[in-house]
Amino acid sequence: MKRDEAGDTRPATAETSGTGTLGKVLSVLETVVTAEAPLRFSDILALSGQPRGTLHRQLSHLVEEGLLIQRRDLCYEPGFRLLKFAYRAWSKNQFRAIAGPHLQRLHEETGETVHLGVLRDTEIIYVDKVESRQTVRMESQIGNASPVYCTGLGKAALSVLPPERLETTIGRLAFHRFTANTHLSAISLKRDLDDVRLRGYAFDREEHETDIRCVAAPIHDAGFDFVAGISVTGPAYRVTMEQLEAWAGVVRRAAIAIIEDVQIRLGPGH
Amino acid sequence: MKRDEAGDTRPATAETSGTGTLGKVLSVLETVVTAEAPLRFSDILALSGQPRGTLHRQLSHLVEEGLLIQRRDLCYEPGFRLLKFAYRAWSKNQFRAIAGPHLQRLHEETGETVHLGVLRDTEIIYVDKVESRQTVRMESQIGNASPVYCTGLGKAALSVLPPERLETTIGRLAFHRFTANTHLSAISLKRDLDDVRLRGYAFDREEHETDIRCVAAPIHDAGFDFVAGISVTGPAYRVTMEQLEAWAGVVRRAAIAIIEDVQIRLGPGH
DNA sequence: AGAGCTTGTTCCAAATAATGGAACAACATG
DNA sequence: CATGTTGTTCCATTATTTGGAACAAGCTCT
Repeated sequence: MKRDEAGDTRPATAETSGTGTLGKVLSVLETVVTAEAPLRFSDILALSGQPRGTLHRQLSHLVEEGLLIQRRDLCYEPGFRLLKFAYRAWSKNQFRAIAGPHLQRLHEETGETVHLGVLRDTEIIYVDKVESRQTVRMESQIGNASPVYCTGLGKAALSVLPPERLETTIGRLAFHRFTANTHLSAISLKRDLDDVRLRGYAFDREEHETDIRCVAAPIHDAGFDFVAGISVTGPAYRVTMEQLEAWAGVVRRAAIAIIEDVQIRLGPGH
Repeated sequence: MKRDEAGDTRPATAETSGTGTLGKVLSVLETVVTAEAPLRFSDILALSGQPRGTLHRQLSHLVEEGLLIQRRDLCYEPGFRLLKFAYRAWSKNQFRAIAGPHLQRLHEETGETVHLGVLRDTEIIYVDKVESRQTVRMESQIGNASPVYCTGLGKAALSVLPPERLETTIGRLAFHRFTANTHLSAISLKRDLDDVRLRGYAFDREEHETDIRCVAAPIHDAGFDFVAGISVTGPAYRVTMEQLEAWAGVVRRAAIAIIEDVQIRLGPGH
């Protein structure tokens, strides 16, 4: 089996790759879906590092299943079946439904945008949002994924991970400078996380986007299998660090309220 | 290989199932995702008809890949990674972006809700929506899938399919009565489609939901590989059949405008 | 509590599908 | 028209999936 040379720091100890064929195909799908522009066969070939024949079959299968579309100019695009899957995933999600009223309340208390995000691998996936101007639609970031190391939600989530899982997660991070304040090393990030753990809430000091600050608190189930977060975000000119400090309490209380609500409504262990 | 007894009217001529392992796994994923309530292992076992060992591994892989989540009570739920895929699929979609202004204009002309939907297998997947009250969020149906045979968009899309593909599509339909007006047979549906083809637009005469009517027109690329539709929908008390007739022209013109716009912006063949 | 039932998990030889190199075809490009 | 690039097909080899059966963990009912 071929191994990616770049960024693969995993121990070489008999990693069966876990999910077999599915994992490989999803990796191809993710490549196409997360690409900035539609990709041609050769582009994907270069990015995936798979042999031509193999990749060709994988793409054919993905197209046949509706997860990708092949346009007439041979470019591959995400397929509409992905929307169907997500619609169900979102509209029936109980966690989101339970958290909803708490987001709303937090928005009313602060007047700024409130986010609900879930930790998945090394990213935070935005699951819900309440914001002032009701121009919100699906662009609203729902489904958008941001790195854990430069977002309030991400750091809040990391702060409650069991040590071992935290290590493996941080080990997989590929640090990338988004702003002057972005953490660029595991050491720097871990120092920040120590503070977060003590306080119970995390800040984003313009680490992902300039002029955007946020304060976030972690949400988790009993076994820390499920880790998420809630945050209040605003523009730096309006939201000072003092303001964020002042909101930290309500954010944290909202997070705790959600944890309790989930336990009551979905039974112990959640 | 086992075959579903119910609703499987496909010819038994050497169907290699096409997408191999991926198809089987996605079929399991779809079962879980489209279920009304979270399913336990045995529920899925019964629905999928796969052997225990096989299904167990498939589910493990899906969970490991983040497409499913297994809760503490052993129920399976759609995973949040699905949201990430869809976010990209939606936000980068060029067809949607091109059609957007036309939907907006159609909404301004009619004052009622406008939908954009894409044909995928035997379903219409809603891709965009413009409606009066700006309470729209992701609940807005984006990603929702409805059967082709009882929606205006579905019938509009079917009406432009090449005869052969129309036959296979209709052959796969499992008719289900949603209202008193729902088509329940291929014959009845085909008769309707003949009318649609003559007029160039389709009606939904409360065939999917009581008190909901709609008029829709087809959109397609040069080779009919990509088939979609645009529609105006409203409550029966406000939107009479005469009103729909009156709007048919603008709807059809909007559809044609989108077809032209796509050809210009994405090049010939689209 | 214990017997009997259901439900979830693990194991492994056999069957099957994925792999990947190489040859082929279709397009561009100079 | 020659040449490089890009997309597609083929097939023996290899690895993964398959699925039966045995095992373990929960329930339920007397």
